[in-house]
Amino acid sequence: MERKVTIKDIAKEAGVSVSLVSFVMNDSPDKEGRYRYRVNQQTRERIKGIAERMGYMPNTFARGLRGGPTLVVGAVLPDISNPFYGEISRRLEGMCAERGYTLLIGSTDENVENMKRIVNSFMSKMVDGFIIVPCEGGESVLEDVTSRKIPCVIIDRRVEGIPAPRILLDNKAVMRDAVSLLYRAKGIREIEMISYSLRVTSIMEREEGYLEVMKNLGLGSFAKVHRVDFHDTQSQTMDIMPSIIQRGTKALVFATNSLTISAIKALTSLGATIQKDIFIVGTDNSDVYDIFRPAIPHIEQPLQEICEKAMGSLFSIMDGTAPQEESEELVKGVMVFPGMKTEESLINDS
Amino acid sequence: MERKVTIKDIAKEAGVSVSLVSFVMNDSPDKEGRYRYRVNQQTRERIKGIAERMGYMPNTFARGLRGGPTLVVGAVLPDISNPFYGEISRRLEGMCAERGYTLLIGSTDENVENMKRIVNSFMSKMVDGFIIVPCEGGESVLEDVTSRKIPCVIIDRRVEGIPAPRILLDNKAVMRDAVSLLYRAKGIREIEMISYSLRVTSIMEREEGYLEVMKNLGLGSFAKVHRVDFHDTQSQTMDIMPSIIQRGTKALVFATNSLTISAIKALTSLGATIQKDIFIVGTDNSDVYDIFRPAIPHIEQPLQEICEKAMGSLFSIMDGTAPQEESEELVKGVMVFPGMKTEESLINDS
DNA sequence: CTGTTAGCGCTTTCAT
DNA sequence: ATGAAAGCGCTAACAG
Repeated sequence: MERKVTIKDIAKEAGVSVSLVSFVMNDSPDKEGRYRYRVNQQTRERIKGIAERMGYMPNTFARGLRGGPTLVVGAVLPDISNPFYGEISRRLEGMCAERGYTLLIGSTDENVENMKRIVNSFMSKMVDGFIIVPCEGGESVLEDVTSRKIPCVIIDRRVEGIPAPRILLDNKAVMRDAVSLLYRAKGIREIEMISYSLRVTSIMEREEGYLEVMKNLGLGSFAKVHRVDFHDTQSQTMDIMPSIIQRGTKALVFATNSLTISAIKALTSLGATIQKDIFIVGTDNSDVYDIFRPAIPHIEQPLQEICEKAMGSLFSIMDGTAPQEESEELVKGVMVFPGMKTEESLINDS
Repeated sequence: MERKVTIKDIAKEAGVSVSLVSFVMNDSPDKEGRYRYRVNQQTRERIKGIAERMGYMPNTFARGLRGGPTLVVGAVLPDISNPFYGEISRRLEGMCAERGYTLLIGSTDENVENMKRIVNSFMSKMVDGFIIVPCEGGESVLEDVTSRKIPCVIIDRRVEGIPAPRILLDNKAVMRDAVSLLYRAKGIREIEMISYSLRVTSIMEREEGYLEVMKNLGLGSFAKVHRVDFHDTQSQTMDIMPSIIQRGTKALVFATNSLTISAIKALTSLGATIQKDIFIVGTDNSDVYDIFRPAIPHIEQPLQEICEKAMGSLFSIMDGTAPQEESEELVKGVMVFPGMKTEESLINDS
């Protein structure tokens, strides 16, 4: 591979002007075989041949500078090292690759300043669109993006008043299912919840869902939500656990998978036997749920569906098929009983 | 925040020329406080202030077009959804952010074609440097990168003859430690290994390490390496497990964490009691090791150290402090006994 | 159908 | 110490 070949080299080689080459190169035979630019069929072929032979690769920067599409989309997530978001990234990356796009990933660590920094950095790289999991207080950053007319889809957390589609999990239903399972299957009433102090809608809705269902089941007096700090999950979970046990709590539900895992660690290290001394229903996805014995029932997020819907919307907006406007789509969590076929088998099993 | 602010806007605001602004913006107080460009100290401050206030972000494309640094580094990893590489990405991203760089991440899925596609895509985006976990058969892709004089650091897998530093785990030692632990602590001789058919050095060295230590301990006749396919880990692990159990195997060691986890799933679903019917020592890092009861001793990779060394080398090469040449650095795995203080306590415990 | 040309935002040489 | 101006490669009016 030699030095870079530009559109100019091709033009010279073909004895035509650069614009003609540019036309040919950009011209996707837009549906129904119609070309946007009228170029002589022969010239077109000839230029394409030469470009091919010379190994022409359009320069991303020149394109980007002109304001053209960069074929890059940015994903702004809380934390790529969290397997949950790792899964999401991977799927988004795959869907992007299928269409020739590259995915840029940034981790906010639930911090608005980081979010702002990342979004700015991505915008200065002219990403064609964004997939964003907004963090607490991230409204202004989202406004910034949409006011610049940059295509954007929000996932995982509801932020209203932003002209962007959002794909969310039906979080209330998640907790409703978790609590109902414990109550119906085991008759447990002393069900408490461990959550984050983080005020993002996914968390808040899960808390609300928990409180609602507890009340509806007539267990309002047992309801209690414990909140721990996002950056100190393990040790704070450990701290609150003894009092939870002492109070005679019989079951726990959780706002996220990381909390579930921290709680499992805390409980086992305190010598409590899970699904006996204390029942738990896990939230989201984790290897741990399958491996732990007895396996831990949990409510998974339909990641593939979320990613497909999000990227689908984003691509539609980017190619002008859909308008950039506020909309909301809820997807349902799925109750999973690892290694079992039905809820009944779980109930009889443990 | 308004529309994009350019160098021009700042120039107008400050009542100076664009060149002056450019000088100020690019001018790092090159070692010993000397500035490359002579700009009035006051003007400099003033311009910096204005740029700051207006939220100026240099346009990557204009820079890239000129051939300047793009402040982007590309990480080419096997799979971002694997928590192990997720952790690595996160750290790399953090280290990049500290210096104003952005990290581009691509997942090869252990496929050379993907690797080639990603590397090409990153090169056409003019990344300033690469961190690469090469996949099987990826030598030519690495050559392509280094022959273009693009700074590059290889991690996790040894590829010789490429003018790039590599940071590797001492894989043989990992297996040596794992096997020795089983033999010394429990007197177990029937130790087998589950590995991948993937022929990358990390895997191969772990197999070699296992075979060597088995031989050295006089257990050569018990040594057996099972290989499963990377893309079908869980089911193939499940397939081979019954025969492993039947043969009277007393302990298992693994080439990676994903294999360890698959094996744990397989064993428990077959009703075997881990650390009783079959002992295992885990490889790499995972939440599962801490949570499983009894906790699973394992050998962690010093991820922080690996990432620091890799990014350190890369930045040195990028800023010209270090030459781009072949070198190798080995880092040591760390044996971890979750929830216990010493190896002794493990031995007495289980 | 094809060519000319004006930038996109930035760096950098050469004047002043 | 500062400014003017020439491009980097490409796209898209606008003219033929």
